[in-house]
Amino acid sequence: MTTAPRTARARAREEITRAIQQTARRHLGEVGPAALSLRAIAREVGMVSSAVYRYFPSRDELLTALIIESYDELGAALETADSSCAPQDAAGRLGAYAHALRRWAREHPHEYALLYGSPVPGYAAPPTTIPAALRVSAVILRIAEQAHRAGRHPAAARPLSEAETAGVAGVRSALADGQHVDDAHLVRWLQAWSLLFGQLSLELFGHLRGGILDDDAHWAQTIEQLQHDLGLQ
Amino acid sequence: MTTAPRTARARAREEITRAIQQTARRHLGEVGPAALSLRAIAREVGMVSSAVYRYFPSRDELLTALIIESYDELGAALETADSSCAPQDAAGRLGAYAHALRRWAREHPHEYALLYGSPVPGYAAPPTTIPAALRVSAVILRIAEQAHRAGRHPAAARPLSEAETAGVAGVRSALADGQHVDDAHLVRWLQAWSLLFGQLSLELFGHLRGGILDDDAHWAQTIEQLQHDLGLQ
DNA sequence: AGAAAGCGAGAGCGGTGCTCTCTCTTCGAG
DNA sequence: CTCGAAGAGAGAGCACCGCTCTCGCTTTCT
Repeated sequence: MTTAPRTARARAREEITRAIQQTARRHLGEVGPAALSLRAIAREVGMVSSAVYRYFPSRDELLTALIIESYDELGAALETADSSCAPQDAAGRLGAYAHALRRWAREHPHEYALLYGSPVPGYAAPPTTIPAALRVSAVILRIAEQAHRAGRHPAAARPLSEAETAGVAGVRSALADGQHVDDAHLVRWLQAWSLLFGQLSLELFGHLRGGILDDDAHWAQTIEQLQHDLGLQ
Repeated sequence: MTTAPRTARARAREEITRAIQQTARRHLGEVGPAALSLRAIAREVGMVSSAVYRYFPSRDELLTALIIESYDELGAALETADSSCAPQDAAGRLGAYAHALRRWAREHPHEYALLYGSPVPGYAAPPTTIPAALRVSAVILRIAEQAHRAGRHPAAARPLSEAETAGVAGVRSALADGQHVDDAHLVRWLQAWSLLFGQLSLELFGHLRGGILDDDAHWAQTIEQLQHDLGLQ
């Protein structure tokens, strides 16, 4: 684990790579993923466009780096929010999660769109992004685990079909070691998660405009509803 | 209301406009909105790119036409599904709505992404698209109205905050004339709608991959849960 | 010290949206 | 019926894009 690069060249490479990614990140936040131009980034960093290819083999690779960075940033924000609550306060933690999620998304709409909006045209997210993406869902899974451990169970969870019981195995195996959440409850938590992202996307992408006049109130209302549906208060 | 165009020129214009839009629609389905190329469309229609500008003043205008067309197609699919159920069968109608929505989205992923994914870069959907977009939500609102009329009310709907009561006015006013749904119930229906779009987007955009192994079962499970939460069965 | 690898610049390819000009056709009013 | 206006297509061109390739120069490794 050599933290300091050996040669001057390696040191320069790290620095320039960072500069490119940093500039790219700024552009991403300003113009969005689809309009992100490698040439414009190169121009700002102060080199010719072809030189950038020494650092990122393609625009998509650069995009991948930005995706991972964004996932990590969002994940960190969620973790911070979560850990600011008492571990037993599942309702508070869910609220903090939802609040932090929406806050980050509204502060970084382009990044949110990159992560959870439609995929960019020819781009397929490589497996490298998966761990970073899981960080976001891991936080809410831990809240679900804690709530389950504390005997706080979703109300009116419908019994699962056989296929659904089998299908939810992927999520089940993502639980922390030694943790268990009833499948039917897990599915309700998943639906809560889907609702959060769904409502947030509808809001950010403008589909609630005209219908919902107070997005803050609507979000708070949904959190409150979820806290009850999940049996947290 | 002249259905037949007067002159040969007007007739040709209509026909060519239709041909361009039709080809654009095909391309949209194949390569997605961001990769949609006006030049490629022109090439296939058999004219030079600059000529297309006689018919659509910009690529965005063409995109707008495609958005409206897609909304209309989705709306029609939902209406057809809805009307294939007995009007009193609110649970069946909700199921049909959800089923048709997912079916259409999976058959037209690029169109779905165009409508409900992240907005394309510099593009802002003009107000022209709003009526078409409302067609999609109108269908489920009618189901909510009918359910409410029949005394089928969502279970455990949380009381609304003052702000939320005021904020939901936009949706309230979208109800059909003479119809009424309690605000708190309306919000639950809205959340159901958000959940449907949220879960569908997560599925289509690949965020459930690895976690949910059987998307069909998961969708069916969510529908069943919603039917109960909304008090439909 | 010399070979090898890394790196930046520049030119270039094929693509994009869009504009402008030129020519030809069609239309409608006198 | 004529003639000017308007509509339509083609082509060239502008500024941009992602990406490739070559050519020198520098750093590194052997």
